[in-house]
Amino acid sequence: MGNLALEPLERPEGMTTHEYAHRRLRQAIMVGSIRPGESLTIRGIAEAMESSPTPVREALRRLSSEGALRVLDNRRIMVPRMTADRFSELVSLRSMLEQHAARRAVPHITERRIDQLAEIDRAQDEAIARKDDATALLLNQEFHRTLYTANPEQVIMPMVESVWLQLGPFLGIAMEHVAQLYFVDRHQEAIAALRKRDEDAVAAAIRADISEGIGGFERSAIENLLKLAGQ
Amino acid sequence: MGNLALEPLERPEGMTTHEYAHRRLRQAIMVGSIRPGESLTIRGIAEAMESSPTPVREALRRLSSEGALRVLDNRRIMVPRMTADRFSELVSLRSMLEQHAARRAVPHITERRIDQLAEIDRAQDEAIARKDDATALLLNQEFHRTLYTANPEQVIMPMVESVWLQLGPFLGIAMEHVAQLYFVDRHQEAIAALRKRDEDAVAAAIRADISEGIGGFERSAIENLLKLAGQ
DNA sequence: TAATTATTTTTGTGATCACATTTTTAAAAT
DNA sequence: ATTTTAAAAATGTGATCACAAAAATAATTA
Repeated sequence: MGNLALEPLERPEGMTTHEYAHRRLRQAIMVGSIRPGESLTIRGIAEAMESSPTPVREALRRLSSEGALRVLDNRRIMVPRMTADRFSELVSLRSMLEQHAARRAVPHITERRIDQLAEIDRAQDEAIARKDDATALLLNQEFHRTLYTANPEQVIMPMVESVWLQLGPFLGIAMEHVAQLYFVDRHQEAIAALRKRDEDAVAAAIRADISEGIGGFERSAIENLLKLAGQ
Repeated sequence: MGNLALEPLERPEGMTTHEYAHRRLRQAIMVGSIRPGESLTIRGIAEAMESSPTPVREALRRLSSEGALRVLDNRRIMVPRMTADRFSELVSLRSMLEQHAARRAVPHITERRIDQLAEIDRAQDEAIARKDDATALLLNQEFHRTLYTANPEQVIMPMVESVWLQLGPFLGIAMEHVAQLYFVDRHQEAIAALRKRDEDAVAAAIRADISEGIGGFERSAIENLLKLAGQ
């Protein structure tokens, strides 16, 4: 029933209701606060964020197009269940997508942007040091996003975000059941490669960052986590 | 105003209005019958398909999340303008995505599905022979889709479709200004590689199919086409 | 007690309306 | 004739309502 736990979120002036609903749901899914399998009701969400069905429905449509939600045959909407196989597909897709995004960004990178990346990485290290997983996760995303959007004609970012969104619920589960997330940092490697404008090295750093990061989960560990989470 | 040319489309029983609107607009964009830059109005579309704003808005939200439409600051909605740079990004992304999708499909391919692929390719050759570009284009898509969806846990297909959708308007322009589309057929090559379960060869065939097909446009040809189309 | 049927409630869907903003058209001024 | 200003029309947005389908609950039967 309408007991949906949605963390509050500041709403910038001028933001439409459906946009706000989209962002808030998106964040909730990304950090895994909506359990996969749990079904969402339009009215429930509308009530939880004090609006009405119309804008909420628009937000849900967008999220389903982004792969974050799945519409069942009976028109119920839910966060997709994770399986070990799907997880493996997502990680492999993420690695390929981001290597490509990184390569296509290299020709457009500026020293100014590399400095920005270094600053984000420093902030992330701080967050890791004080064991603030949530912030570290967010800064990690910002690092990758800042790199890929160096390419002004880039069309890949929405797809990268879609993969992040689909992996989100699993990360949420992992954070619940693992005492401390293990953070890999290949960012320094990436930055060094960027300064040399070495495409291959940049791609290799991104690849390592992903394969040793989220891609580092053993299949058996994944199955255990999913079982623990009642999936 | 409201003089939107939407080809009629059969509506299967049980299909919701927003779903129907989504499919119909999607097809119109895919074949390039909505000019980039032309702005769409919710009421205009609703009127054109004899429904109301609510479901049309949902369809538009989905299409904008799929990259087919762009929402401007003044909240106007339009088909994104194509540029030579964006085109190049899209083609390079398409090549990379589809090679990956093909590779991940190989382990799941069955002889039965390879036969299906051969049949689709045969039908496409027929369509090309009778100079039926529209049908050939559709069958080409079906060939690729049938290959990639052999992988049951595949999560990449929506992204492939998104790229097709974003390239659609350009194909529409090309079909208007070029007497006859030049079709490449590396499908036989792909089929042969599939029978041998040779991942590298399959990926190479897909790569060639794309780079010699839509990727074969010279940059100058693209710029000319876009200029001709008043972009 | 377990299974089946009937009733009630909940839910998704789409049309309509009101409001604010934007765009277009008409009128006036320079 | 060109620019400014004023009025009118069109447009995006979101709340509300009615309806049908689905789910949950209550009542009944085996």
